[in-house]
Amino acid sequence: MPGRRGRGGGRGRRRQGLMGFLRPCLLFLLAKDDAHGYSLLDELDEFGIDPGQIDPSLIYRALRDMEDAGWVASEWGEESQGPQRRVYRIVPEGKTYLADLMVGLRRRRDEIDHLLQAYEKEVKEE
Amino acid sequence: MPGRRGRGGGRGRRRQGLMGFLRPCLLFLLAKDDAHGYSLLDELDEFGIDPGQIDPSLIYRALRDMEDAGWVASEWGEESQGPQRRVYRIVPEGKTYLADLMVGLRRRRDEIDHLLQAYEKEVKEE
DNA sequence: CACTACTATTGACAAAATAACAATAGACAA
DNA sequence: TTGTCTATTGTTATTTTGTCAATAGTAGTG
Repeated sequence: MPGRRGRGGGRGRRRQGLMGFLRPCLLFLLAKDDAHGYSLLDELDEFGIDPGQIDPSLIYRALRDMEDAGWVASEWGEESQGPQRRVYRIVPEGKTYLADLMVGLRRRRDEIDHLLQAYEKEVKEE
Repeated sequence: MPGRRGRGGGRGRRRQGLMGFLRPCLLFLLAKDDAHGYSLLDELDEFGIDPGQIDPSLIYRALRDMEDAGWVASEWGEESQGPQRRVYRIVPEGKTYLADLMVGLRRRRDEIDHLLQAYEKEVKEE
């Protein structure tokens, strides 16, 4: 049997706003500690993103985009067991941007909350 | 001076997850009462979507998509002051789907909440 | 030592979603 | 009869996404 994220087995389940949530998650994880793509993949589990369902290339692309934007930096890590790892770390601009993202997420959460409550109150039990 | 949503003035401010939120909002509003596109545009104000910032065509497309999907139905309304209005109403399948959307939104809100709290706790004041 | 499996990253491409813009059209006021 | 406002539809370009393939090093197995 192949590994947990099999090339053949993992057909994606069309999650709607994934990337808009993935980026803040990655930046948050990097704010806690430097990391490379594959380890981040596993850590995303905490945020309800199943590492087996998501294609790793999404994470690598997100990381490269963030590097282009100047929020993170990377370098080849110390050689360890497997193949070379590109280790990412957050830079000061990234921390500022992360704080901005959190402001946006807070507003988003409040908007969703407003809709949920309006629904419960005005539609659900009619 | 032209109307509040001017063709020339309202250059869009790139809101990230708009459509994923717009659809549930529209369906919720239609669950409360039948309506046509332009009136829905104004009602979106309640959910933090500025009617002046959003291009009306987004709403019409969302409505037509939802009609194709079988969640709403439409017909030409009684003639009133202006041009003909297409009046939308929700159908039973739409109510079911709306309930599903709410389940998804609730999960989304919880995920955002989790990230926000982790950020407050583990990053903000380091 | 050939073979396979696993970790890790990158690249290319097709499909879908989105924003912006243009066109149409009725009604009414000047 | 021209201009303006409400209302809807259609077209197009761009961006965003998801998927798949390619590469590469290392470790374990027989």
